[in-house]
Amino acid sequence: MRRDTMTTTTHQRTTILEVAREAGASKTSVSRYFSDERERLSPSMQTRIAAAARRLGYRPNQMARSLKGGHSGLIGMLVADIRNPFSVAVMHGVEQACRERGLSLMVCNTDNDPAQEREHLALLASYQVEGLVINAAGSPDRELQALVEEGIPLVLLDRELSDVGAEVVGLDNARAIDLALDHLQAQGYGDLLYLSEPPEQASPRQVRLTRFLQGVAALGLAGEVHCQPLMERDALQRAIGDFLARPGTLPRALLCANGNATLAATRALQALGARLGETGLMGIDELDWCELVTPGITTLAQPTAAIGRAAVACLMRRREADDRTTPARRVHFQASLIPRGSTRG
Amino acid sequence: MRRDTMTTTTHQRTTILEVAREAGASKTSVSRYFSDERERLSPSMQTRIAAAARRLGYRPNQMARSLKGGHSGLIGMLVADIRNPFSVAVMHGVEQACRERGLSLMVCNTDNDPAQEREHLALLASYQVEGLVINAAGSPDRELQALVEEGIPLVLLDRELSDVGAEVVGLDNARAIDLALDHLQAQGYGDLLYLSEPPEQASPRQVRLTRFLQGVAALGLAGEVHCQPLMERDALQRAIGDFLARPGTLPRALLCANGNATLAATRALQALGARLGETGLMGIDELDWCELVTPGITTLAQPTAAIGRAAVACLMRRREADDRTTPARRVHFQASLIPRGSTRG
DNA sequence: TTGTAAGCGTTATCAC
DNA sequence: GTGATAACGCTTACAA
Repeated sequence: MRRDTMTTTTHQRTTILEVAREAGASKTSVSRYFSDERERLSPSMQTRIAAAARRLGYRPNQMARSLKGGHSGLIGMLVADIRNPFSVAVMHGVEQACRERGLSLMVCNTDNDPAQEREHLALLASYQVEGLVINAAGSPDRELQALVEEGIPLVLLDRELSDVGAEVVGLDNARAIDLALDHLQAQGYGDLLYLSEPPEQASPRQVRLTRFLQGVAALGLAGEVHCQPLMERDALQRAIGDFLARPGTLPRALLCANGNATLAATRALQALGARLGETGLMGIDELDWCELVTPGITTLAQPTAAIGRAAVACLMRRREADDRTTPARRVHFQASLIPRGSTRG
Repeated sequence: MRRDTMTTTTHQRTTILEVAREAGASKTSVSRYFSDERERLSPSMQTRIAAAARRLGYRPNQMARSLKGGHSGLIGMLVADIRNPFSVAVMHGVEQACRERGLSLMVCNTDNDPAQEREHLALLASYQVEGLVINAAGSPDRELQALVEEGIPLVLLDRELSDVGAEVVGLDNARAIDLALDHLQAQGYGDLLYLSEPPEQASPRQVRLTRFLQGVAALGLAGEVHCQPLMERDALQRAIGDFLARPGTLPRALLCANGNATLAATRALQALGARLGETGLMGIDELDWCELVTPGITTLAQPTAAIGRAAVACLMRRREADDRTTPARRVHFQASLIPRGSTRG
């Protein structure tokens, strides 16, 4: 049972018992030392334990810890599309907030697949996560409701779900659209095409689309909507082509519902040989390259880091006052306009 | 102890014991059912357990499971920069490979900070990960060596570390640079500037840089290198400006060591009013927007998904034959050229 | 085929 | 201050 000092040997992971022996103390004392109850230990005991632990390279086993105390120190996050830079940026905020609180983050990507979403949800639950940040792909209302009933705090990111009593953190979509429309009108565009992926499942898409239609009417603009999966490049290009070829003299502009739409639209416009600016282009979500595509693409930037941090903050608040009676709130952030050449007619 | 059916009640998570009672079976049988030893159970027993589990919404507690059996079902991944699309793409591959094997992935982002890297490493270890995919930021050789000695399989992604006997999965950097130089020469560029972040820590950066210098000499091209943190936009722009303003008649081109460098270089070239193609531009790493910046930026694409999957495959191979004597191997993938207008003089 | 019982490494509850 | 000791939910010999 003696530890071997040869380099090639496989060392078992050190346990609390070995540290206790090495320090001439009991498991309890060592446990106390590592559970931030050091004050209760005598200085000499503290020193001995510290030395022993260091010598043995001891690290408490989180699995055992969570099994006993119910504290896994784990926050789960469900991301609908990890390859979306917006999601990653928010995740980065979540991550920072977790680290500041000594929590670890377990991220699962659902690739926008409801089946994977369900599985990952069950998985995270089985790892006893202490909170869940969810960017929903489908509508796993039942599963989420079950988790809520088990007392796991939940925060919905961006997309909200009707049936679940959880907080929602995200953009103030209505005001973002208003901002966009005001800008486009101010720049002289009078005929708009709104580009979005099908809005069935994702609530912000619905809100944005509805608001677009309302806003266009209110401002006296011509407005039209095109919804379709962005993968279908040809269809998209045709739709945009038709829009641009239509009779009429009002300056035309495209408004893209998110970063992916902006990417697809830019591709299509280039293929059609349109000149940006002359044909207006504006997108929600700021991306690295928006400034690089001549003459620069106007965007509405979301405060991604703040959104991520807010999500974790909600989670923690919920956990402290484990108060499931608190009405589900909405935390909305404002988008900020980054004007560029693509809306300078 | 009866479960309440009222919606507002907090249900405790169901345990194996409750399922056993409900099914009129023993814990062992239930355990067997969920450990893929169903064959050993009679059909009737299987049905009863299935029914009971379903009725109670039972899910095995992974924490407890790993505590006993040593099987956490967890793979850890350390990413140096989660906001780098290349890293995310590789991570996506890792994720898929894990899922196919019934493993969960725990991702930690180090933001290129060695201190965070050390912490995260310890953290992952404390969650008893069964394997580690590491995209190193610093040189945590000691920590990694310790993990190896504990018998945790390790794979280094992209960046390698001298002192650790672990496999390395990544691009064949030397051949990638060769490919780039051949292409640039074939397109008539005779005077090259290589752009990279400081290569101290990251081994692929060193390999690429060295090979660039060798290759340039071998091909009889004029070649120069500029290394600096990409944040310093002004310095970069000045360096590129100087390069372009130098006397000489050979067509000039920039070769960017990675996606971030390509982004920075493109920005600088636009600011300088250079015409892409006339001034050549080529980058390692394919990004969404490379086709959008007129007239398109030539890139070398890395097979990111394959790299990610290979990393997990290595891990598993290592685990099966828990054979630390196997010499550390290198798995190299080839880059593929995507020619665009930026290298069409 | 099924069940009993002994842990896995930790924390919580008592005693001293 | 400190230390036995009993859980936590599960797996795994070993019996039956």
